[in-house]
Amino acid sequence: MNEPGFDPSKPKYYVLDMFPYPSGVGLHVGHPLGYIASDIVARFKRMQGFNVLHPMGFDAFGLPAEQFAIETGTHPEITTKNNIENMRKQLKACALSYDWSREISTIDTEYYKWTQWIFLKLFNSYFDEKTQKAQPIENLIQQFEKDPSKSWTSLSRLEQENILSTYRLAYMKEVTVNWCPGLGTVLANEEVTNEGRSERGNFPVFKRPLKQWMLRITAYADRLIQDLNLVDWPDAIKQMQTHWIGKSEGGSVLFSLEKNPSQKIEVFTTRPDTLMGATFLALAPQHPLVASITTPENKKDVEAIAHATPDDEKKSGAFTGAYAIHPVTGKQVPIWVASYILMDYGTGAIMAVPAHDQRDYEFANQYKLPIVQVVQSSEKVPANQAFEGEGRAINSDFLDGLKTSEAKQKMIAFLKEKKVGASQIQYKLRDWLFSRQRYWGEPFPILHHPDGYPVAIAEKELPVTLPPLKDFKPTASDDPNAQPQPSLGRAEENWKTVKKDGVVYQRELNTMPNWAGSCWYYLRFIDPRNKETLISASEEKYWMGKNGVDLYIGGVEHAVLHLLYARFWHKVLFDLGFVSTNEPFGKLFNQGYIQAYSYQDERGMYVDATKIKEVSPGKFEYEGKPVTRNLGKMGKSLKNSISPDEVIETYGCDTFRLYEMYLGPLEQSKTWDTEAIVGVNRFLQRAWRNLVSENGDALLIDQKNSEGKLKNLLHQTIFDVTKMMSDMRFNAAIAKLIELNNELVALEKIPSDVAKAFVLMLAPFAPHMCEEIWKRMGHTTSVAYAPWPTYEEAALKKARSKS
RNA sequence: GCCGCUGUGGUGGAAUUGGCAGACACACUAGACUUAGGAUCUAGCGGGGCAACCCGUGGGGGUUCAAGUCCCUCCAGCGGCACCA
Repeated sequence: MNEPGFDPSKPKYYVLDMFPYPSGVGLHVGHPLGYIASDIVARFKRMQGFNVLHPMGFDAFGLPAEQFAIETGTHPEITTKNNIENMRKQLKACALSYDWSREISTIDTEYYKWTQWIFLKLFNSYFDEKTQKAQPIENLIQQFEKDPSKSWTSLSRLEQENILSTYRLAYMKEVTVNWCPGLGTVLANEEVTNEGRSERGNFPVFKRPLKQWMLRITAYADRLIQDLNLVDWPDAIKQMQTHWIGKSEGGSVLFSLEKNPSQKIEVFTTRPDTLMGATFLALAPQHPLVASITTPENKKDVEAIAHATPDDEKKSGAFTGAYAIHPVTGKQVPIWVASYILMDYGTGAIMAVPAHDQRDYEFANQYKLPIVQVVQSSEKVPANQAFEGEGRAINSDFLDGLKTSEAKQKMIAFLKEKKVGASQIQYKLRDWLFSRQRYWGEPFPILHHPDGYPVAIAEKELPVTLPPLKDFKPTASDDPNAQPQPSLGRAEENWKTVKKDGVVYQRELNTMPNWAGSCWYYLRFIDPRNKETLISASEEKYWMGKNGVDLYIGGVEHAVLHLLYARFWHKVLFDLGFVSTNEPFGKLFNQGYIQAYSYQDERGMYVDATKIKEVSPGKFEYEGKPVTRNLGKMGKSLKNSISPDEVIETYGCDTFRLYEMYLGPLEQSKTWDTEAIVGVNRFLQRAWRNLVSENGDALLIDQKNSEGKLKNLLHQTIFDVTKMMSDMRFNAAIAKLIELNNELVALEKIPSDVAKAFVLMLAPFAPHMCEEIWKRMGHTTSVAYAPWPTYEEAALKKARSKS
């Protein structure tokens, strides 16, 4: 709280960009779009009298940085340092008013010390169902010790730890993971594309069971949905997160096996009211019961289903030969294995109600299984379709005549009473797979006891520094069955083993994913050099305030990744009392992308986009040969990348900033068109010539324009621009300023109040030029902290009545 | 398939409370200044018509004194999810 212009009596405003990962190729003109926008907001808010926190840093651990290092054959320590330096230079050239004294990088030991510290908090906490909050794990241990039925103290340490690992927010478990042999590491669900490939590098990803570190984000599923109501975020993002978490309410039902009634199959359903229409059970091919219940004569068919490729469009299935007992009717229900049942949702088993579920319907038709209608529809149901809507129960014994919602409740109550079911909430969200087998990440602050349980490293022993490794490359292969080999396995023996009290511990060799550092960096910016704590309580309270980060600007690609992870960590820190807000980012704004045309010749090779001639509308040529045009991302490989350096070199940073904002609405994607830059450049030159004479003096009449049309126009413009700035409609605001300037062109000399207001309004967009004019107008303090102009209601009314 | 967003001149876009559609800019056209112009300035620039005027915001329908804006429906484009029981 000691930067220039800081005044404790003023309100705070925290405006933050999603910090970049320092890629090797440097910035293209698309990258600074959001940074320019946030800078304009920061400058606007400063002029409006806020204490503004506007920091920048670098997300330098993780796959992108490591892949770049591998490609160039240089150690990531060197490449990331160079890339950061280059990127910082490029950002500074854009006149972004960051407080560089707060710069942080996720790879600094002083930073990732605290990332590890938070991990320890996760490891040493559990989610208390009663309070719906994270609590220290000691509380749970105390409960266990007091509970005689647990006979806690008689358990071995390993047994205790195995129980605790089912509670800890960070825990190890053998789970089906996304294994990417091409990258030599496992990946989170969020990092795998629909096509089953890695988001980074587009390598194939395979499912296989592996013991990995997990974070219990599912414990927070409900709060992560509920608290979206508290934040001012785009609906699209809120909806994406809600869908990703995927809450469904329904019930669980237990079916006993006919041959062995003590053994049960549990299913989850959102429609317990249709239980009477369940004509068969369907299990996922990987369901643990499949092998044991399948009769010898059906074994072959069932195994064939297990080996069917999961992306087979057609449904396939096989009868296991076994039957379950319907919990209400007591009738036989055949048990099938079906390719369309997913093992990792619900229990991996369903009750199939073909009359009222389209998938079950198709499956039943295919294998000639009975279809029993139990819900009457008031509308006509198309032939060959299941009726999935609501109606009145029929053929359902005690449910007959009830509306769907009532029937659901009654059936749940019945199941509960008979102890064969209960109401249940199911989520699509899975726990977060948190370990990677790569080198370039935060080491875990964890040791492994020879007895086979993990032990946390003491806080005062942090950080666990990343050991220097000459051969940092991952052990990649094409073999989906290759054993993962963490890069840290190649560290020196005296790093890998730790002797303590006569016990030889093995260090955890996995590293954290690149999301770890970005989960909490917005907190560290508030107190970046604190050696004692993560963040001082008073600084946190001041800068986070009520809304947390007041404005967070970044791309939409982080909707279910960074933005979900960071909210989760924040809530844990909130529960444990380290932060004072429930949500980290009060307002989120997604800027669009800047797109560019790329051109390919007849062989499909990309050609230099700057050397294209349009020979006729829609026909393009490169060196006399026809080429095809495509609109998309900018990139070096597409030969259409334009660097901000070259634009700034030619036109200056003011023009560059103004142009990026004038291109169109900030949230929309737009096409870069170098030709059109001259427009805003002309505007700035005209503005300069209007306000500054050839000998360098400000061209002003030293008096106010107290009467007339110009005054009304001025106040109307101030009103409009102020509103547009607040709504971040910068393109429209610039247009208003151009309009005002065009009016001023006709005047010999500009009244001082008009000139002053004009320069002040333009200053957030074109800080260099405005600072210069401001000085020539005789001001000795910076325009950056001058008060934003105000409008007079009277002049505004006059202007409105006239128009 | 489901959910969401978008659709306005040759181009980017403005019109954020239902109130003069096309602000502002690019491109283009004509002219001025000029040895020259890819500099600057002036004028024009949705379509039709000599004109008054008429038509016009993806298509069709509706509500309203008044619709780019609200409602219904269809079409196109973009984004997300996709056997989630």
